[in-house]
Amino acid sequence: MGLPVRKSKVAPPPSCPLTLCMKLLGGAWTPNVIWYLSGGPRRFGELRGDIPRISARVLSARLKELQEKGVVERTLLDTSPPSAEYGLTELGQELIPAIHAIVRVGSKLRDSGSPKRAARVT
Amino acid sequence: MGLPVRKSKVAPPPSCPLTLCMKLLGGAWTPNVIWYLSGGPRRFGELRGDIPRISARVLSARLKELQEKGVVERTLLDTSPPSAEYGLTELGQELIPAIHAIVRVGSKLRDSGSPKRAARVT
DNA sequence: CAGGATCCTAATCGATACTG
DNA sequence: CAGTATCGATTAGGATCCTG
Repeated sequence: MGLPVRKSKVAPPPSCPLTLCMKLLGGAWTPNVIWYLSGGPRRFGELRGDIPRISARVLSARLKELQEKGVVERTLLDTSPPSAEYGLTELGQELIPAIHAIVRVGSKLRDSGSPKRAARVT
Repeated sequence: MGLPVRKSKVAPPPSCPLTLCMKLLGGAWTPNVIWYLSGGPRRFGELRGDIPRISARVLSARLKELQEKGVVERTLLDTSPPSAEYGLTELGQELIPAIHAIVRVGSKLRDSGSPKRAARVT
């Protein structure tokens, strides 16, 4: 027989919140969408301009998800032609620190590690 | 013609770090793996016990990715039978605050949306 | 025990229409 | 302008089997 299996020194993660949040942030472009909404409400087309390579389908899907999670709210504008504005809810604002934390460590990831396969710069 | 397209109030995100880091954390189970490693070095089998539903293939793949990114280091133990221990590098430690930030906001997210397929509680 | 090799399925994304 | 619908290509992930 081999080594004894040690008991983990950390408590199990609150994996439901963790998984829940990662499911939210994990979708393609989601962090970017939230990033841009953090500057104030934006319309659909504006977001498409902010994130050039996103497809309408995905942007639409992400915004809908975020609404369902209560992170984003949609306001229909009474203009002609009608348009809609998306903004972060108070709950949504709380995601910002997490995104900043991710960006912060992300910027350190770049310089280290094995640069065997050059990371594609976006 | 419709509304004028406003200029974004936020600068473009450092999208390379953001994308880079999300690619890292986005993989299934990755945050959990890092969570458990944050308690100190763990062996392969121990991690499998920590995260019961993970498959060996995925755990292996994640650990390899994390090594390549310089976040995890592998130490071969001179035991019989030989086993290996994985631990966070200093760089890896820096991911922990981000994960905590994610967990924190995750616990506030309401588990809403379509409960068509019940979110499996882990 | 630690992990690689295969096969397969389900989810996801992009591109391209098309509607109100 | 603000989306929705459909399709095809890609891919991540699970299961299983196999080796050192």
